[in-house]
Amino acid sequence: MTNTKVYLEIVKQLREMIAADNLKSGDKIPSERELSERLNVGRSSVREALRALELLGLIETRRGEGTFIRDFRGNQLVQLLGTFILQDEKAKLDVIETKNLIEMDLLRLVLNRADEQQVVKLKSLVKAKQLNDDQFFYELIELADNYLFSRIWLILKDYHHSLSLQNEEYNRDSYLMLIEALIEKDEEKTLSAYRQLRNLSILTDKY
Amino acid sequence: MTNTKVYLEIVKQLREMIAADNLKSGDKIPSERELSERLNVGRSSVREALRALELLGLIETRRGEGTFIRDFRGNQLVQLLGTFILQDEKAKLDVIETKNLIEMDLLRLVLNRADEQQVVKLKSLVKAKQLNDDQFFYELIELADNYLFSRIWLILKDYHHSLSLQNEEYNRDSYLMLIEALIEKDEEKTLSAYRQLRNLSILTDKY
DNA sequence: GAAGATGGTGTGGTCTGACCACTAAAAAAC
DNA sequence: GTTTTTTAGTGGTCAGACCACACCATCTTC
Repeated sequence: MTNTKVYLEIVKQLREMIAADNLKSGDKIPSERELSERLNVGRSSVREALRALELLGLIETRRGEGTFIRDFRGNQLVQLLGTFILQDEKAKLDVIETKNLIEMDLLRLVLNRADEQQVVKLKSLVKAKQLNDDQFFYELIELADNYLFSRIWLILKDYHHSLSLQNEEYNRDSYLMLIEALIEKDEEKTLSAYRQLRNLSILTDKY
Repeated sequence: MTNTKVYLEIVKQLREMIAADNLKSGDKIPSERELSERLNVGRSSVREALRALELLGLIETRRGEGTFIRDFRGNQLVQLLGTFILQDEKAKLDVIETKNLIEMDLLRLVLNRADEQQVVKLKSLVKAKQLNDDQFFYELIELADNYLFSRIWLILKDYHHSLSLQNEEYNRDSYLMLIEALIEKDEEKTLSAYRQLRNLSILTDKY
């Protein structure tokens, strides 16, 4: 009879409800018991739907308080998928390559978008204290001003971590050289500095 | 007491179980009742974990049969996230920008990786019948030989679709020009052709 | 009056037991 | 040997019962 699983129907209803009431991040949604009554389904079915949305990072539940729409930034979904997806060696190479490509795009965005002042600020930050590689690029990301792109990079960073490669340590000068090129707004020089930082062949036969 | 929610613990256990037994796509996992017993939790908690994984597209349940590990390719997860994430205008711009950047990377990969023969084959395909934009880039993706990157593009493509922009129709000549540049292995010319195809400013102030 | 203690109410978190619908394999009937 | 029937196992759903926790109005104490 009921071919469509109830919990999926509830997910759908919730989406519509959210859209209809124009609920936004941080808003509260009806309680499990109320949803159960309103939709004429068991509370456990409601919970199954909510747990699914929770694991997706779309909602947040707080005991004693309620269920809230979440700010999707930082979905832990990634870790989950990561451990499932990364299996063979080829996939690992793909991760590295993709991360490098994305980071170069990031640099291009920064080149076209960030004003000199911001980059100079980053420069003094690098000089002041030792940032690790992730921290450095995290700083850069914000200058790129593209949230979706940032998300993708964060995902790749996590993937990359889960590869648990030898912890390559890059020296500070490489970063400073990169920053210099950014300040000069010289794309070629910037990418060249990046390749050097990552020890990539300039011939780009392998990014 | 139990700060960690039980269903999350179950998700974790399941992952370990899958890893330990080296279960692969299509394999069956223990029944809900068995998991409930083995992990000393209620069946409803097990179900919450399973429903979450199901919505993620990681498992598949068939009534009367059991629960199976799924092939993640083609996860419907994307549509879900899409409708939730794409809200404000800035996010839309980010999607467009990111998609363009990714596609340019794709072209770079193809430049460095695909042999002329493959590109020529694509050329005759374009000449033979009208491909729409997605189909064209889908063909290109395969030449790039990076599965992770392909996945990212596919997601972006879906996001892009859900923006429901006016259905821009590009003319065939633009594609042919792009292909010519690829055959010549001329990066600058290739990217230039791409920008023209997408009506992007050559000055790259906005990719 | 102000600060702290108390208890009520509503919320999510979990478990249990009971059905139902369905599938596949075993058993029975032919 | 083939077909039909039964049966055991599985996911799907519901209802009810507690628990743990957060919030707030109320009461107590100083």
